[in-house]
Amino acid sequence: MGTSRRPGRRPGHDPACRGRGSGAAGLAAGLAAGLAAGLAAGLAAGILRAMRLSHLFFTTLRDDPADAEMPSHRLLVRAGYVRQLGAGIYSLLPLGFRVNKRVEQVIREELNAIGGQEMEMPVVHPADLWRETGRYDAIGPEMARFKDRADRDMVLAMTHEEVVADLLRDIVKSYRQLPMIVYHFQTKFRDEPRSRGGLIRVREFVMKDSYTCDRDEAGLDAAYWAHHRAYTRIFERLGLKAIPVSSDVGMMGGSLAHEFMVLNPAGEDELVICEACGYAANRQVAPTTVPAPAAEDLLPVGEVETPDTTTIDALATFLGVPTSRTAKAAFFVTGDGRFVVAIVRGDFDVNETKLVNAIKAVGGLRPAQVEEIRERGMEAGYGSPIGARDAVVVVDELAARSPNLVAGANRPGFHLRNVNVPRDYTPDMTADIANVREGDPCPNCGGPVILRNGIEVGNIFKLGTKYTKALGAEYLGEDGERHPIVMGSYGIGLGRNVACIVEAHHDDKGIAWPAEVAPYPAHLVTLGGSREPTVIETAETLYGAAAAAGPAREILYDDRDESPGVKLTDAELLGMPWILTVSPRSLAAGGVEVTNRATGERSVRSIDDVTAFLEGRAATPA
RNA sequence: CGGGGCGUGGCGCAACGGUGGCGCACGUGCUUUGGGAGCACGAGGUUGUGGGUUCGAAUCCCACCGCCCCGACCA
Repeated sequence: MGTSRRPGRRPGHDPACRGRGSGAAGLAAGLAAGLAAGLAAGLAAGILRAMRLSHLFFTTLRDDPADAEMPSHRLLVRAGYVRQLGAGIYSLLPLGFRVNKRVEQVIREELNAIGGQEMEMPVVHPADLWRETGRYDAIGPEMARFKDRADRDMVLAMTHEEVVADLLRDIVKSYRQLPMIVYHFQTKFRDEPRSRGGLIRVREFVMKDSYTCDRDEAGLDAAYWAHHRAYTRIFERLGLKAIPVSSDVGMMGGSLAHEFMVLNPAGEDELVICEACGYAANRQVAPTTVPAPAAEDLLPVGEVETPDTTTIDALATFLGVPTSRTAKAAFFVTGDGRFVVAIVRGDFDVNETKLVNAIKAVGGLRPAQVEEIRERGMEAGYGSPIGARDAVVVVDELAARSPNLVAGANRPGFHLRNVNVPRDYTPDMTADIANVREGDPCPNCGGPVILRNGIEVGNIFKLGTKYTKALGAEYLGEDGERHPIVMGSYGIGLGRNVACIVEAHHDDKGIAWPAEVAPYPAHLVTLGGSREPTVIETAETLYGAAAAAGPAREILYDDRDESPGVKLTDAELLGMPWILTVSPRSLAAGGVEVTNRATGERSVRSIDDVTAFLEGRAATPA
């Protein structure tokens, strides 16, 4: 173990530290045993200094790192838990590593409780496996690809459905082997176009991913909801207020999905939430249930000159009509080259996820170019489907039921009044493709919804048979027939959860870990030890008692020769649940000053009381 | 990939055409010890890289690399 207090290098400065995958998952199970062995060796050597701050591989920073904005990022760097190596790539220092392991252990316990079997699958995969399911071509540059020395195409794993399905086709023969749940903690690499927010969105990270394997839909349903319940318990234990929201199944395919979301202004997802009834959904899938306006007589179409009105606001202002009396046209091109015109009412925006799903757009959507629009007989800024050629026309349900709208004339500077569907143009499809707005009616109870940002801390997917069919993972049923295995897939990103825990558990002084995930249960501080030897003796005794009680009871011991201010502020920054202060003052008062980091409550407890806590005989020292 | 910002000791910053400094951190010694102590001495920098302009470049110009923020993107 390194004994330098000084990391002493810039990111990327030391080749020896470069490009390491975590390789951490395999250490998970062995951690406790390893620590125990290390402890024994330490005892034998009479050293026991690994948890002494004087030798801990870390450093605290007085100033916030300039590139950190979120509290979790700032504090985890300042307190010496993590260091950045590159964009979206972080090292976990010993303290951060321990927090990750605590989070991992919570997840492990809850997954084992629903019958999960822990295993480990590789980070490097042959590309051919991904070709079999079609994802080698379907997934873009976010998947890292390379060739091995024999010129074989390889990929870095973004996820492990392919490997699980590949194992299933080898191993599972009979319905008697199902159902089954496997999971692992493993490094994923996703070359995101943009990492951000410290540990919130990174490119390399450890994820817990589990996979359920069932005979049929009913089995999948049971496995899915078992995960739902396990996740609820996991996030509760982690100290996170995670709410399950309905979500898009996206590229994963499948029939049902939930994301567990923690509300945070920096979150990348928008959530539609009803505070009245508890309804919650990702905005990508939340249905629009705004009632259609009253029916009107359909008025004749009339062209009107509308100079410089390329935006809905300008148009509505110019004509003196509410935006809800206008039709907004948005132009897209699908990944496989189809041109799409999407019409929503002027007071709404197009929801691209809904649009993609409605038209089953292959390869997603991109905005169309002005020339492409013109080639189809339309005009950006003054567009409508009237006169459109070679275009898929999709109209939002609400827009279709709103009479006499102002729409583009496909001529610069002109619009058409009283456009009506289907009288004036024929859509290829009518679907809900509009974004829910704040204050719109809740799909469940009708009350007004609010919009909030959220960070996705976990997700659950009903995959169905997409991967098992592609790879031929079948079992022989009771009926003597072959059936594809029915899969589900479930993820939790560890680092992101750690960051979210800090987001939820910190104050202006630093981190305040929930006991369940704290790297150590307590932080022992000595003050005035150089002039009062009993201070050191007492602290050493307490530290020894904790160390002797086993790996789970190890505590941090600040044995540094620092001023009281440094030690106490560091203790608050690091955030162990209990700060134990031994000083001439505390000894005179009868023992050890015990501070609850989260609440700030202090009291003086006897050496015996504190020892009972350190040895695990009491739940708290206070 | 678009827009913006920034690269100077470990961290935070200054110097903006004329021999690179400050605070914190670090080392040694002394003093100090319940809220980021004091004094003294000291170590540490090819100013991201490459090219150009200039008598002279951290500073001006070009290119590249890297990082951050907004957007696009995103199981």
